[in-house]
Amino acid sequence: MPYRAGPSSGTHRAVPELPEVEVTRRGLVHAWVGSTIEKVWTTKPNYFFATSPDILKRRLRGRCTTRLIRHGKYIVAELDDGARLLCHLGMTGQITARPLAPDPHVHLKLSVSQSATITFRDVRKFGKVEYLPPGQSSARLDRLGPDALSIDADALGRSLARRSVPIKTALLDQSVLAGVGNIYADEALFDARVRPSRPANRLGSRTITRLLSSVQTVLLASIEGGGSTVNDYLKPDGTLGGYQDWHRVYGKRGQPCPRCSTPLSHSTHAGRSTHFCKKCQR
DNA sequence: GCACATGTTCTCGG
DNA sequence: CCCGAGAACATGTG
Repeated sequence: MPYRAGPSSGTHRAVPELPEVEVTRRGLVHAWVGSTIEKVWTTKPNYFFATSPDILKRRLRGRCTTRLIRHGKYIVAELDDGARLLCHLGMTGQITARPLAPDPHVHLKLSVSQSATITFRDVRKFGKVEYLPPGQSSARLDRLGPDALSIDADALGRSLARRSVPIKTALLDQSVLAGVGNIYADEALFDARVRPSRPANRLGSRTITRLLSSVQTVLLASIEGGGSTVNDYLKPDGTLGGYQDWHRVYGKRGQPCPRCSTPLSHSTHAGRSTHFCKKCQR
């Protein structure tokens, strides 16, 4: 069935990792930053909200958003009274400034002007929206390590030196570096020719430098390509736009390695599926 | 009808 | 404290 009804039009498909979150953030800046929240609409209280809908409504109305920043997979809206609104997209979260058709998966709407509404949609409700009063810290944010795009190799090396877990597991650990998820971890390890099972604290500094370079190259390339953003209504045949083109190993078990043609291997780390080439990743 | 996919957080052992 | 395994969360897809 090629046709997809309204709500999924122009929304993100793949699980949001750093690039998808960054593309989302950039797409929201124009409508959201500098405008005042006039109306707040939420669904009934449920686990989607780390802060109760009542508090969200009371505290957000009348506030102007001064900055929209990203740390790892979090989008943080800074408000003019010093409060912050923390947004995590979880597995299927989407935030858009475009009008959406009525949809049971929309949980929060912020009217920021007569013409624009910031809409939070999340089918699985693994996403989170949390209100932080002025000056209040967030356990969620405090747990995060440096953002994957800004950490340097020395800092990463110091962090990895304390961990004997497989490097794949360490890359997924948001307290080591924030923003890398399962897909980009596999892609970066492949790019750097590092075997996912290698203990993190056994990587030499040159390898760490190479790996971090691969992580950042892959993330930046994906941001440039629009992340995994797919306009379903433009690609109703299931083609996932630019993102699939960046895939070299993820989801390709058994297929030939793009470098050496050896069939790609598969394993599990931290409960996540891992794809790698056992010949060119050492 | 059941396995699978995913990020985060938690528990239970070793 | 460190680590891994596994579960829970929700639900669409195959």
